Amino acid sequence: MSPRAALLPKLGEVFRTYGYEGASLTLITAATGLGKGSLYHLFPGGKAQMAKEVLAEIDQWFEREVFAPLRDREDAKAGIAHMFKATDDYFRSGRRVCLVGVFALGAARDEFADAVQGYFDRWREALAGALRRAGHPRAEAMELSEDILAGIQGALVLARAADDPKLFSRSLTRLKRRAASR
Amino acid sequence: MSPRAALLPKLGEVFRTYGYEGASLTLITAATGLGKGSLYHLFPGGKAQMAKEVLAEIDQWFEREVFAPLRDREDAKAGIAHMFKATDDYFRSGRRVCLVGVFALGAARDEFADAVQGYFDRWREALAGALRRAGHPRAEAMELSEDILAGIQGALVLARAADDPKLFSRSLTRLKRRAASR
DNA sequence: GTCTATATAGGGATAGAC
DNA sequence: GTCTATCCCTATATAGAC
Repeated sequence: MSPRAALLPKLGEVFRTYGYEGASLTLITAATGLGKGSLYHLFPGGKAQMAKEVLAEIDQWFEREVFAPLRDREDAKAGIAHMFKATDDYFRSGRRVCLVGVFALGAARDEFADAVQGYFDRWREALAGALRRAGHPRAEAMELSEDILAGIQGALVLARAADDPKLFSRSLTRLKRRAASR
Repeated sequence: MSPRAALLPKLGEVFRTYGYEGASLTLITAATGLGKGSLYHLFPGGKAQMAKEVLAEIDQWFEREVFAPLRDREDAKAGIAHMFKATDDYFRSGRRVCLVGVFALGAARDEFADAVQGYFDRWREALAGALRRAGHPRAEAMELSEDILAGIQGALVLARAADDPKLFSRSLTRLKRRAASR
């Protein structure tokens, strides 16, 4: 494992918790145990490069654990079930927010527009395809995929607002049910 | 209208756009046309006080335009319809994100926990009551109120991520339909 | 009540020793 | 590859003239 690969999850947690603007190099050095010199040696582009690589790593994780199963599994329903499980794991059952969502809402969205847009877009598209293959009519699969993604993001917002992870679990359960309703 | 009251909406837009950490006094002076001296004269508590008062003003607006109608309208369905209309207006049909949601996701949540928690909580409670009176069974009204709030917040995230306000309008239409389905 | 000037701290980023 | 020291800029906040 390259030193950089070991670093990305720690960087991710800082950006996730404090947002792009709030993630100061001081916080980053504390979280990683590396001095600024080392950080700039590894990421000459500074904070922007760190964020880009974190986003890319998240994208890869979802591509492997979520999007690909949705697209490729013979059994579409199993792919969808796998998505819900992976989503619950990734967001720690509501104790963790979505870094891409945090970036999407803030001013950083524009600087990282491609990554932000691509993440949700490919998720939605893969999900819509699976729903379609699981028996939902085309138009309904499109709508439902939007509802499910929005439901997940919204539940993360509400769970963090209320400081109540269970809210996320409850929402996820109902979304699962809607996905299966056919 | 007090000078302070005229200021709050402008402050709100800065916090909404840049988040609490990202909303620098330089951006705030640009948006308000006031120098730092004037700002500290009006808000001795600095940024934190500005944010608190902005949150309070938003809370008042929703209390008047959304929560009260949900609670008090004789015709519960009319109250719900009014909520959707006011919500669409407030978020400019998806071109504006939710400041409380932005705060909820970030590190500022803890400093403004009461305002953030109260906003969603009272919204959800008022909506659940109206759904109940509109004919939804108690348990279902509770769940549906959570789904609708999460749907709204999530749609705002996705609409901004995709830079496509229509996504918000579509979602809102479907949420309206679910609220009416009984 | 508004401004300019200033104080002090922390921001991101770089240089160079080791 | 990591650190410390340092640069320059912007941050929040204050003081005091007008």
